[in-house]
Amino acid sequence: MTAKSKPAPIPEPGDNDLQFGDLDEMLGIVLQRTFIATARYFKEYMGDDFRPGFFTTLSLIEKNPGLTQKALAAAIRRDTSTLVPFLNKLEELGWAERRRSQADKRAHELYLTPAGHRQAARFDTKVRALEARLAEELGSRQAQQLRRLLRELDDVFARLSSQAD
Amino acid sequence: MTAKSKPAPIPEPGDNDLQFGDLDEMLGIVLQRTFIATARYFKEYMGDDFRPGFFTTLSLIEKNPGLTQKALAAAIRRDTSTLVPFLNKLEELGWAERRRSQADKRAHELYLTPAGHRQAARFDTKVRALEARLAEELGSRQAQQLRRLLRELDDVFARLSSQAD
DNA sequence: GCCATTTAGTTGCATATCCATTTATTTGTT
DNA sequence: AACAAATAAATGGATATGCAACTAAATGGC
Repeated sequence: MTAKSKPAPIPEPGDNDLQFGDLDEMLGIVLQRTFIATARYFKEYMGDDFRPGFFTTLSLIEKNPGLTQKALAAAIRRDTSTLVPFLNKLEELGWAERRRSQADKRAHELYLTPAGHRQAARFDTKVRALEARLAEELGSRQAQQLRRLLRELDDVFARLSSQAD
Repeated sequence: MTAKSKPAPIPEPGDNDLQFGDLDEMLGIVLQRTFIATARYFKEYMGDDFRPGFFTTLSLIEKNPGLTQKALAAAIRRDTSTLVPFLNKLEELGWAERRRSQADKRAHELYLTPAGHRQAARFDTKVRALEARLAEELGSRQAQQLRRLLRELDDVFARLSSQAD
């Protein structure tokens, strides 16, 4: 690049229209941008006192009653220590509860309360509506393709990490 | 696998193989999972004292010397207040500096130091190598497709947000 | 030219996250 | 059975992030 033609417009970008160079062509960058946009819109869409993790966590506890904090952490890919204040909040809201496992007294089993089940159903409806909207806007064929490619990229990182070369 | 048909294996997921239901089919969920995997691998790949934002920020300041904190924040899609401690760190490392704008004495113009330029070049080489690796693992055709679809999804959210209905 | 409004950056506060350490309990080895 | 090693959850400390409030400076209306 930088042949001659234009002698460089002299950026001088005090404000807008920045030069991104090939940052825009990098998969990691594009992924991050889109993830941020998604997380922001999702938060706005779900409403003010919604916290990230509410939907996924309630859904997972509902589908897997009695799962341990460790199992939950693995499922949502977060450190177990991250879950501690979050589960405190769920208990405080009366949506979930910890019960000491009889089989292993170190572990906690997680269960939804009746209110938790109701809440889970509400979130589910709302998230499904958004997913439907996205599939509509994007085209369901493309939405499917995007999911497939994201899973493949996820697999790539799993492979790269396990090698550790 | 013991028998045929299996009348519902009775989850009992004290540990592994949880039920995800159709969580796996949801674009938002898959996007989040892959983003987390990407961010983790990236951190591990870049090394211990690497912070998220180093690469993108140095790259943007290099390409747009004199840009303001506001412009940078918009470019990386973060709140301006997030930048404050981060830019303090860059100055402390001697990679970048703030200069009060003469045109607008509220604003700071951002520039790289010579050390910052060297660091930016190092990051650039390393990130490019990873990008190349990803394109190789995923197939460059698919990597391109993935970028395209991510940008389209990003556009969808831009559209949905601006409506605010 | 003056004052209200807007704007750039900062600070304070709350949440989210990970890592290292700690505590209670379990498991494995002898 | 006894004890060392491993493990589940919690705690403490650090970074990352956004929002609200604040300060200093610029802008616009009159």
